[in-house]
Amino acid sequence: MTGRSAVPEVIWARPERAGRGPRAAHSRADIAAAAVRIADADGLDAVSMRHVATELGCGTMSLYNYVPRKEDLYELMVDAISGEHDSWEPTGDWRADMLRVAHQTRALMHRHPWLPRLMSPVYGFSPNALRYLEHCLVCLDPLDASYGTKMELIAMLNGVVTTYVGNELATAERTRSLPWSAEQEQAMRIAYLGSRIATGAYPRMAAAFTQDAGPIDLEAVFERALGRVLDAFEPKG
Amino acid sequence: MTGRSAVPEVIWARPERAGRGPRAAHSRADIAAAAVRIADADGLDAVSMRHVATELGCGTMSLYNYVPRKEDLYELMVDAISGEHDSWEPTGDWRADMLRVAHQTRALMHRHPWLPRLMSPVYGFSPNALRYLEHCLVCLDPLDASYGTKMELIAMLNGVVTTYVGNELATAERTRSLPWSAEQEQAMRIAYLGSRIATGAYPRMAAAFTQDAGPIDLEAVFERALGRVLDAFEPKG
DNA sequence: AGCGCACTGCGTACGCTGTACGTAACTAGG
DNA sequence: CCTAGTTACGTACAGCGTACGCAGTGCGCT
Repeated sequence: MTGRSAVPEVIWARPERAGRGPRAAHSRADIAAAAVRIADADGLDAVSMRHVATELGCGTMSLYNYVPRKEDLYELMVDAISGEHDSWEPTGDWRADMLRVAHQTRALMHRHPWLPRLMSPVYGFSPNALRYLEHCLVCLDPLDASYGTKMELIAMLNGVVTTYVGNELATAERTRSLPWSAEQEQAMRIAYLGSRIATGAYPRMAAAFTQDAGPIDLEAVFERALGRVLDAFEPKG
Repeated sequence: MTGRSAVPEVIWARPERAGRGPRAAHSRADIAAAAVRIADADGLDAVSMRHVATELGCGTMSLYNYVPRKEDLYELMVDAISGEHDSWEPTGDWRADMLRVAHQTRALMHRHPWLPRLMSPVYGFSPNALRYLEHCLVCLDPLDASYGTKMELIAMLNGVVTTYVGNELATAERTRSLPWSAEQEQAMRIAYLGSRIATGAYPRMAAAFTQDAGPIDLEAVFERALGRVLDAFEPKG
C-alpha cells in the first residue's frame, strides 16, 4: 500500500562481484576514476553514461551492470574523491586541526571543481566519508562536547566550506557552458547592479558598495567565515 | 583574443518589451509564474522549455523570444519567489529580526522545495533579491559593524539556511524521481551504516550513533545553527 | 503615407541524454 | 554436465535544449 514497491538499493551494499557468470572486467574504483577524469577535464556535465563507458572502453549499457543508475555513479565519484582526504595525526588543538581539515576540503574542491555541486547529505555515509568523519571526530577529542554537538560542528563546517568554495568556483565552472567569459558576464551584472543602485531605491546597498569598492578578497572572507563557525562551538567560559 | 566573443546578456538588463513588432503575448512575470507552478506541482526536473511553453499556451520556440536560455528561466523563477519575502518594519532587535528573516526563508523553501537547488550567488542581484538584501540591511541597522561585515552575516545566514533546509528537503525531493520511497532508501542506508560501524573500525562514529539513538530533531538542529551563526557576529564585549 | 525592419510566433530538425529491453556468450553451483 | 544467473552490448525510445528558417505584424523613419 506504499504506492512504491521496488526494492531500494544502496550501491555500497551491493557486492562488487557476483558468484555466477563471467569475470567482471572493471572494478568500481576504475569506473569512479574514469568518471572523475572526465569531470576534471571537461566538467561535470560531460559525465554521461556514454562518455564514461567509452573512457572505460566498454559498451554504454555494460556500465549498467556495475552502476544501476546515474546517481550511483555520482555517489561513486564523491566517495573516490573523499578518499583523497588523508588522516594525519591530530595535534591536540581541535581548532587548528579542524581549520586544517577545512583547508584540505577546499583544496580538494579546487582540484575537483564539480564536487560542490554533488555534495549531498544523502551520500554522507560512503566508505571514505566514514573514514573522513571518524578522523574529524578524532580531531575533536579534545573538545568538551557531546558527539551530537561534534557532528553538528562537522556538518556546519562542511556546509560553510561547500557554500563558500562553491560560490568561489561557480563563476569559473559556469564559463564552460557559456559562449562568453565569466568576467564579461560579471561585468554586465555589476553594471546592472550599479544602474539599479543609482536609482536611490536601495540606500544601504549603495552605501555597502561604495564603502568597500574594489574586488573583495574572497580568501579573507572564507578565512573569517571558518573562524566564526569554530568560535560558535567554543565552550563558553 | 579572449577566445569567446559573444556578448553576455543579463535577463534583467534586457527590456521587457521591444519597440518594433507585434505586442508581446506574455509577460516575464507570467512566464516565471508558469514555471513556478510546474516546479511546485511536479518538481524542478519537470520544468522544461516545452512544458513551460505548453503551460503558457504557446509554441516551444516562442518562449525563446522571452528567455534566451534555460538558465535565465531559472533566474526568473528564483526572482519571482524572492518576491514572496515581505518587508516588515524592523523591531530594533537585529538578532530577533534576522531570526525572523531566516524562518521566513525556510518557510519559502518549504513552499517551493526546488529553491535550494537553484540558489546560486550568480542570481544574487535580481530585482527582488535587491529588495530583500536592502530589507536585511535595514534590520541590521542597530548592529555596530561595517557594511562589509553585515553582508557577510547575510551571506552566511543564507548559506546555512539553504544548506540545512536543502538537506531537510533533499530526501523528500529525491523520492519524486525514484521508484521507491525515501523512507525505504533511508532505512537501507542506516542498515549499511550499522553494518560498517559494527566492524569496530569507527569507534567514535559508533559512539555517536549509539549515544543519541533515535531520530534527531532536525528542527532543533536548525534552530541551534541559526543561533550559532548570529552569535558569531555579536560584537564582543 | 508607406516602406522597411525588428520583432513575435512557431514548426522542424539535430545532437545529446538516461535507460528499458532483448540477445548472445560465459561460468559457477547443484 | 546442466542450467541459472551474470556479463556484455546493440538497438530503440522518449525526452531534452536549442539552432534555424519562415510567415506575419506593427513601430519608426523618411
